[in-house]
Amino acid sequence: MIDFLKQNITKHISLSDKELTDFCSLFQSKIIKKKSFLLREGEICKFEGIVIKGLFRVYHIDNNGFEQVLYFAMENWWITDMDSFTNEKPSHLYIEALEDSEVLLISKQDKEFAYTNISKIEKLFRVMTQKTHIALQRRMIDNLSKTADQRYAEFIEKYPQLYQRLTNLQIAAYLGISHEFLSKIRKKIYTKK
Amino acid sequence: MIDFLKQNITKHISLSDKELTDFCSLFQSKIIKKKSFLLREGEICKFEGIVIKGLFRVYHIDNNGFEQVLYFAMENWWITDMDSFTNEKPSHLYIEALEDSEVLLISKQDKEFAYTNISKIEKLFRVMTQKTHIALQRRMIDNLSKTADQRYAEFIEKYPQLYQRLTNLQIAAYLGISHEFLSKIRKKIYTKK
DNA sequence: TTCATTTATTGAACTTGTTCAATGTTTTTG
DNA sequence: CAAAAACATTGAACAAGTTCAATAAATGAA
Repeated sequence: MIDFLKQNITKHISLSDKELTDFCSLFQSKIIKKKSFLLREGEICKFEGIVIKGLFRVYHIDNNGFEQVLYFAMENWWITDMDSFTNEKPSHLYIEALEDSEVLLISKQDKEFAYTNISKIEKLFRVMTQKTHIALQRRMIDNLSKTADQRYAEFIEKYPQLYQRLTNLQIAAYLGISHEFLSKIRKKIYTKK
Repeated sequence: MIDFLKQNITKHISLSDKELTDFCSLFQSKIIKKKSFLLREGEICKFEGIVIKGLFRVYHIDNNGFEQVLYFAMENWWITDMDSFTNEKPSHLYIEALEDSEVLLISKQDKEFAYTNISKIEKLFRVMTQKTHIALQRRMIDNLSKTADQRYAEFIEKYPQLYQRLTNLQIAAYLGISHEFLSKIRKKIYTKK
């Protein structure tokens, strides 16, 4: 389980065995049942974590009661509300387990400890944040320039494993369209080809 | 000019005088005339920089020839194509000066030097990248949940200084709508109130 | 200052996506 | 296993946003 975390970290940067072990010892395991929440709107996000098993959706509910999915996180993905966590202010997001899940979490305090006492940890999160930012920039441009049809096709192509584990409702909330319209897109795809 | 950079940095983290001076000495000034480019699609982005004077638009041209603005950058904003710069691969973006401008730039090599030799620089960019990521997450949710009317109103409210220096064409490309539709939104606002 | 170019406005026809309501299908849960 | 709940599909009417074309206004360069 900790090995899982170690493997993930060494994908981003290289650390000595001691650094790696010291850092990983700061994480604690948590089991989350399907349909329960790691975070709800209004709470201050006190953790950052990595998914060991299962699947989460990170979403926002707007004034009209509609849900927008900011991202999904399955095995090997990191989860937090970066805004709430870093600025210690109430979150606008919900983080919900879509399957029975397990995560490894680190508290704000322990992360600060790691920043000051394990020299490479700044680099680790600098690099990881850059990667997620680059991915979000791409998604932003796609959302500005592409039709829902294209975005759906590309979502399936890019995340085939995710696609199988999600309902159309959830995918629609990620693409920013109604689930009825997604249903019509699917019909077009499967009858035309 | 370097003081400008120093001030900007100390807004994010605190550094010793020596660290600050060492780091800032790695930057070089560059003057960019209105309508000329800091970066074009296909080039590898070899710099990261801060705007001292003037205004830039960072945009992408899609397959249909339409421009999407990823962001604008005026005085005190940082500019780069993070994807191209960090991964050293051809950019999909254009960075164009919208006014006669001046920037301070650091090369990839010098930035790497700073990461390894000036201990606080990792933190600086970790913190800065977090902030831009948080801002982009907010924009992503706004784009998914709000109408063009709302997004335009909020853009004006949030960036009044920017609004005055941009054409409606450029604002439309940022909001992800046609400039004709933006014109109709503006009419509605100014006749109704 | 003038001519050319870019920017902004407007209307009409069109496309994309929403909303609502009805119906069928699948999944959960007692 | 049965009933309830959640999910998916479909159609019709509607709203949001685009496209194209024409015209006016503002800006820039000689």
